[in-house]
Amino acid sequence: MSGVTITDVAQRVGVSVATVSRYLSGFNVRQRDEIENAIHELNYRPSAAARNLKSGRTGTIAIVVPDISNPFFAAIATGAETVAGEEHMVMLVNSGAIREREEKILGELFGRVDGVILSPLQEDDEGPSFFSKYGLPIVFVDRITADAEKFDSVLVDNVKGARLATEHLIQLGHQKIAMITGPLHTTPGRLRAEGYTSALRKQKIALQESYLIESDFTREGGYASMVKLLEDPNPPTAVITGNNFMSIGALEALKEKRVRIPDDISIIGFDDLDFSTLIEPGLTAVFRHFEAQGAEAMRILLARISALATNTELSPQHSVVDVHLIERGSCAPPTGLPAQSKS
Amino acid sequence: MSGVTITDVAQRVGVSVATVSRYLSGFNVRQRDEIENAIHELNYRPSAAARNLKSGRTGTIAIVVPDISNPFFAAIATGAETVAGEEHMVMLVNSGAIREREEKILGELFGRVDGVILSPLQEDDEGPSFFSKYGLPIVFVDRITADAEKFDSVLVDNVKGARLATEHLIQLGHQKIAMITGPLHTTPGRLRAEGYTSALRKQKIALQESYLIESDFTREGGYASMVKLLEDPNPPTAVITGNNFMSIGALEALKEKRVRIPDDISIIGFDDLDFSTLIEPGLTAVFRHFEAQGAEAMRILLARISALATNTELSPQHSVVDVHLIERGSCAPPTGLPAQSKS
DNA sequence: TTGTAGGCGTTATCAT
DNA sequence: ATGATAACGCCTACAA
Repeated sequence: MSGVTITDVAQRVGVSVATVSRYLSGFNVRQRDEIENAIHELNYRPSAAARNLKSGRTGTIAIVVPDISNPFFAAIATGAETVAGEEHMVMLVNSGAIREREEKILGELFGRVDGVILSPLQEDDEGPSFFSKYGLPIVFVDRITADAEKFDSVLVDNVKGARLATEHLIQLGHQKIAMITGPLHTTPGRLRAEGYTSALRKQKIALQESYLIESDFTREGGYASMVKLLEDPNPPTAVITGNNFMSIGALEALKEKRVRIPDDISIIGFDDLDFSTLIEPGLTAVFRHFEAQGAEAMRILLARISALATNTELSPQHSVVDVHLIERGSCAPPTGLPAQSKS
Repeated sequence: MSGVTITDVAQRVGVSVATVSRYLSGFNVRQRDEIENAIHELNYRPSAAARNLKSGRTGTIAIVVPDISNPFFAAIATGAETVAGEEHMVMLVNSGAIREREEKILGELFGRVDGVILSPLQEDDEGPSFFSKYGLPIVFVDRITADAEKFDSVLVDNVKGARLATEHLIQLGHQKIAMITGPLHTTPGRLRAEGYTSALRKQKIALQESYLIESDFTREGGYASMVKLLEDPNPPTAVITGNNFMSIGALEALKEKRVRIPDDISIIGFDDLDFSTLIEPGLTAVFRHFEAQGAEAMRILLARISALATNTELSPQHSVVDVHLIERGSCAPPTGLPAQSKS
C-alpha cells in the first residue's frame, strides 16, 4: 500500500483526522484548500479496505462466470454495467469452469463485494446457493443450482428455444434431427436437450440415441460432435448446436468435410454469432438478448441488496428471458446426405 | 455482511478469538474440531476487508480494459490468469473507454488490489501512471501513457505489424493502399498508422490523405470507414484494418456493397479473427499471441510486487511481443475497382 | 466547525 | 498452546 494515511494528511495540515475525513465526505471544512493541497502533495488515497470494514459496504458487484472469453458472458457483464450506476463498480471473475476455483473465488469475494451475479458450474452443487446464506446476496444468471427456487435467478427460455429450432426443422420436413448440447449437469445443457426431445416427442418422432450428443460448450467439442454425427451410419439431415462456440466448431467440421449447407445438411445454432452476416450462408439461430439478461440480473441484485439493507421481505425473483428464431440461410428441406461421404 | 464474526465463533467454542484466528491460519490448535464445527454451524466466513486492512495484502489483481467485450482483452485476462497462480485472484474491470470511469475505477481499486494491469485510454493522460506513485504497482498492456518509459509495460510490435501488412500489399503490386486505424491518441492507433506510413515512405509511395482514416476500433467505425473509402473518387485497391472489430465492420461493408475479395480489393486485418476459418476467403491477418501478452504482463506485475515487498530495486520492464503475418485468401495483385461502382 | 475516541473484524505481539 | 490487547485506516457519534 501507499503508506500515506489520513493521519499523515491531518498532521501536515494541522487538523484532526476527523476533519480530513469530513472533507473527504464532502462536508464543508474551514481549511479545505490546505487539505486538498496536502492530499495532492502526499499522494494520499483513501484505503478502500478500511472504508469497507468500517461501513460494511463495498460499492462493488462481482460477476462470476465459467468462461470469460465467451462473448455471451462478456455481454452479461456489459449489460449489468448499464444498470449498476455510479454506486457500484462491477468486476468480472472467471471461474474457468473449474469447481474448486469457483468455490475459492466465492470465498474470497466475501467481505469484498455487496453482491454476486453468478453462473454456477453445476446444478448439483449446493455451494453457491449456500453461499447466499452467508449473508451475501446472489443472483443466478444463465445457470442455476438444484435448490435455486429459493434464490433470485435470470434464465433464458432454453426449452422454448430448443423447441423452436426443432419444430422449425420438422416443419421443413426433417425427421433425422440431431442435437449437440452442453453438459447435462448444467442448466442450458439440460434444458436445451429437454426442449429438443420434447419437441420430437410431440411430433411423434422417435429419439435416436446417437443424435443427442452431450458435449461441452467448446469449439473443439462442437467440432468433434459434428464429426461424429457425420460418421454416423445413418447421419442426420439437420443439426442443432447448443451454444455459440459449438456452432463455430460444427461449422468448421462441415466446411472441412465439404458438407454443403443447407444442401447437404441444415443447421441451427442456439445463440446468434456476432459475425453471422459474414458467413455464407448465414446461420439460422435462436436469438436471445445477452445484455438484457445481464441488466435484469443486476436489477434484481440491486433490489435484493436494498431489501436486505432495509430489512424488507422480498420473495425470490425468477426472471425468464424470451427467445425467438432468426431465420437465415442455413436451413432447407432435407435431401439426404451423400451416402457415407466418409472415406 | 454476514454479521457472524470470528468473535462469535470463539464465544461458541469457548476460546479466544486468537485461537480461532490461529486455527484459520493453519496452526495446530487443541479444539480444532469444535472450532470447525462452530464455523460450519454459524456459517462463518472471514471478512476479506478486515484481512486486507490488517495485512496490507489483498491477493487480488485487477485488469482494467477499455472494452471487456473485445475478445482480445478477454484473452489478456485468461492469459494473465494462467500465470497468477493460487496466490492471486484476477478480476476484470471495464472502463468502457470512458475516461472518468477509468479514473474512478483506479481510485476505487486502491486498497483493494495488490496490483493493476491496465490498458489506458489515452496516451496523453498522466492519471494512470501517476497512480502508480500512489504505491500501487501497475503494468501497462497493449497501450501506454506518454510517460510510460518509467513504468512496466507489455506492447505488441505495432509498427512492425503494420509494416508487414503494408509491405505485403506493396509486394503484390498495390500502390493505392488504405489504412483504417484507431484513435491516434491511443498507442495501437498511433503506432499502427506509423508502421503503415513508414512502410509507404520507405517504398517511396506518397501517402494519400484520404487513405489514412482515423476511426475508433469499433465495428461500426470499421464499416463507416470502409464505406468512405469505397466512395473515394480514387478508391484504394487494398485496405488494412486496424483491429479485429474494424475488420468485421469493413468486411460487412464490402459484402454489402458486393465488392469482391480479393478480386476487387485486398484486405489485411490487424489481429486475427477467431472465425477466420469460416469466412470466404480467409482473412490475411497480422497475428499476435493474445494470451501470451496477458501472461507476460502478469509475470512482470508479480515481479514488481515482490520487488516492492522486498524493497528490491527493479528497473521498468518493457516487453514487446512479436507479430507475424498469416496469409490467407484476402489478398491478390490489384486489378482496380470497378470504376465508381457506387450509384 | 472541530476534536476525541470507540469500533469495524482480523492478525500479531506479548505474556501466561 | 492459549488469552488479552494493540494495531490496521477509516468513519461517526458525542462533546466541545
